[in-house]
Amino acid sequence: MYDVAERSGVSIATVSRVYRTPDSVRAQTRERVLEAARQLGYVPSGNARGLASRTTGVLGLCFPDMADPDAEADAEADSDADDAVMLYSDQIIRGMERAARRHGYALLIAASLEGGPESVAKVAGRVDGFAVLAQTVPTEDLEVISRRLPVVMIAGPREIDHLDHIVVANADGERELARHLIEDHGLRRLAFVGGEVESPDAEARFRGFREACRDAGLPVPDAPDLRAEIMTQAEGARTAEALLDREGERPEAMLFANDQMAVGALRALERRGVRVPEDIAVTGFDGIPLSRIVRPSLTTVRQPIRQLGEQAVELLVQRLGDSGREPVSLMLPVSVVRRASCGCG
Amino acid sequence: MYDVAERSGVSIATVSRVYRTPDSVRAQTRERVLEAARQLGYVPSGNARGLASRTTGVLGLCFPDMADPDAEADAEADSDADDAVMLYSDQIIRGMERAARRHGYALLIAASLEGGPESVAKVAGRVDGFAVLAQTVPTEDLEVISRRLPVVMIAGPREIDHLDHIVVANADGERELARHLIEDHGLRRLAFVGGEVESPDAEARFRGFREACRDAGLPVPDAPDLRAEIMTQAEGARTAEALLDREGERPEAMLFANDQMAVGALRALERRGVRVPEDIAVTGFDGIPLSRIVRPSLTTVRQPIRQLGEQAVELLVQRLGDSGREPVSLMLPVSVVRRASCGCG
DNA sequence: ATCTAGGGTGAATGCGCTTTCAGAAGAGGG
DNA sequence: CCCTCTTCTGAAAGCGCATTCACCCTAGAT
Repeated sequence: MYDVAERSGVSIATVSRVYRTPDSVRAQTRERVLEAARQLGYVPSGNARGLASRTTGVLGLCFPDMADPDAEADAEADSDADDAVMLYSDQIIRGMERAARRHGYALLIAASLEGGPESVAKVAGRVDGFAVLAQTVPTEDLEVISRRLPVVMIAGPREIDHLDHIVVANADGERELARHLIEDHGLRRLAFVGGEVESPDAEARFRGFREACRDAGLPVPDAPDLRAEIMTQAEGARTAEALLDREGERPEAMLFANDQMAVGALRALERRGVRVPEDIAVTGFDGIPLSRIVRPSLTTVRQPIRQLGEQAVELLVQRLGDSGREPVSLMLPVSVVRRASCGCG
Repeated sequence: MYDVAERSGVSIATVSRVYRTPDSVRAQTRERVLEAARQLGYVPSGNARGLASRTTGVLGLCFPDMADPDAEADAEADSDADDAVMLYSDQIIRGMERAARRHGYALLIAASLEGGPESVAKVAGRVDGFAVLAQTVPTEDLEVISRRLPVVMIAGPREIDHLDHIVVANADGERELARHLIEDHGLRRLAFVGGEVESPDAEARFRGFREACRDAGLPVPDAPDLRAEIMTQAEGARTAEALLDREGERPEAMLFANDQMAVGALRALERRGVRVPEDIAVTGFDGIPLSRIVRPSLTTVRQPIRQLGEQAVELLVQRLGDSGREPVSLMLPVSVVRRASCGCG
């Protein structure tokens, strides 16, 4: 910059103005400066600019390091599709990028876990605000960082209550799904397969299930009929068989806390010669690509993942504009996707 | 940082050392500093650090702003799949992110075109090096920027020869594909539908086609039988019909410069009652998800898009380590995917 | 007890830019 | 021709950190 100033015979202040407020510099001078910059191959230092202006024009995203479970399962189911299938984080990235672009921000993405707290601080120090996927960053780190810049938490429980927070309507979705099975298909004996107790998503879905039971006047269970530990296809298969083998009447429907398990269940039921949906209805949750492809196609609840990312950016931008705003907790609506596995296909 | 230093009774130099070279500070002192940092909610400024150390630990990617044509077409064909399908840029991002993470870098992504040269400079000023997708950034801007930091060009022609450059083996792929049709299926009358003259990819594919003709002793065309202007499904359908309606013998195979057009052709041929592959073989190029789903499934050439991103990062990292290295031009291998539309399914 | 290392720490400088705050240069008006 | 009002430009003070260099202190050596 000093070189550019010297070469064009002005001061560095003027060079700065040429880039920041072009109109405040006489056209002639401006041209001289730009020409010099071109000749010298001048690239303004974002760091210096950021330092001086205390703003970066960048938003960040921290997402989990681990390969997404969805991905593994999809690849396993159809390795050809590996490259074609969007992961949860891919969709969030896409949503955030779109929204960030609209607001003139760039997006800095970093998977965490790897570098420990260092990597979080790394992005935190370089952005005006950022979003974290649940369970990506230790709560205590977030606690510290969020005192300094806007942070929005995506999905998961609201661990820090002064943070903006976005979730999808897990309970609403599952309730609506169960209601559909009960009212529209006339099913009465529903079994719910949950996830780990620590999974707030799975728990919220179970809550929705209970609400639907209560609304329909059916017995309201205290806990899921079964729990899977890791919500995979294998666990789905295992729990499905366990339900079949249980004493008493066979359930008319199995509701799984996510699509992975439901798909696993579908396969297990096929092996056992149990027809879906004739003998039993099966549902999932998430709306992963695989849910469309399996036979029978899976009735599920679709999450608006991309919107999650877009909303995150909106919240960040809002808060950057008004840091006094009350922290909000957004709940995004989901939609039941009726397919073959409940008898709608 | 000054606050942290004061609170923990040390100088800012020591605070800095705590973060940069923890071992050079006595454990006791270090703990004091970290505790103070925690209490104060200290977040090191990436900007200041970058300024002082002249390095950011961030790599960048500039990609086109426009919605990817693939995406539109897919959405059009199956709107349900909209969220599930990865775009070209999504895959590049994924590849780069993975590789960047391995090397300890974060990734800054920004769609260009929108902000004009400003947005390019924005990322350029904030990263240690970056990749651009072809036709994203004006050559002259690249010329200037690449004098200051490593830039690698992904796909497209090599406009600046001192830049690292990565392409896929378009010609090889198409040659192999044509060879397959000729040798394995015994086809002789092949028609090639190209794209715009300015599309280096389409041109390279045509070159491969010519090579296969030459190798097989068939007549070698000077130009594609037809050219599409925008390589869409609609154009694919149009050109397919034009080929059918042409004087003389009907071709035994139609090779399209990309999958989009081939899919359009498939539909047009079906409407015309021409059976694929019995009456005519059809092939595409790219390996987009849609190519698997259409009936008959499309024989095509798959590009290793994710590797494109990974390799870009590798090249950047290499160059950051040794700025004197000769510029390289990498060509990534592609693979022919034999499906139903050529008679292999 | 004196000297010598050497680890641990502090003072000071600069990274490249933004941003007041003034001052200089034109443009009119009296 | 002098004075005031704009418009444009320059000087200088940081922004928050890394880093050199010098210094101090404590151990071990003599």
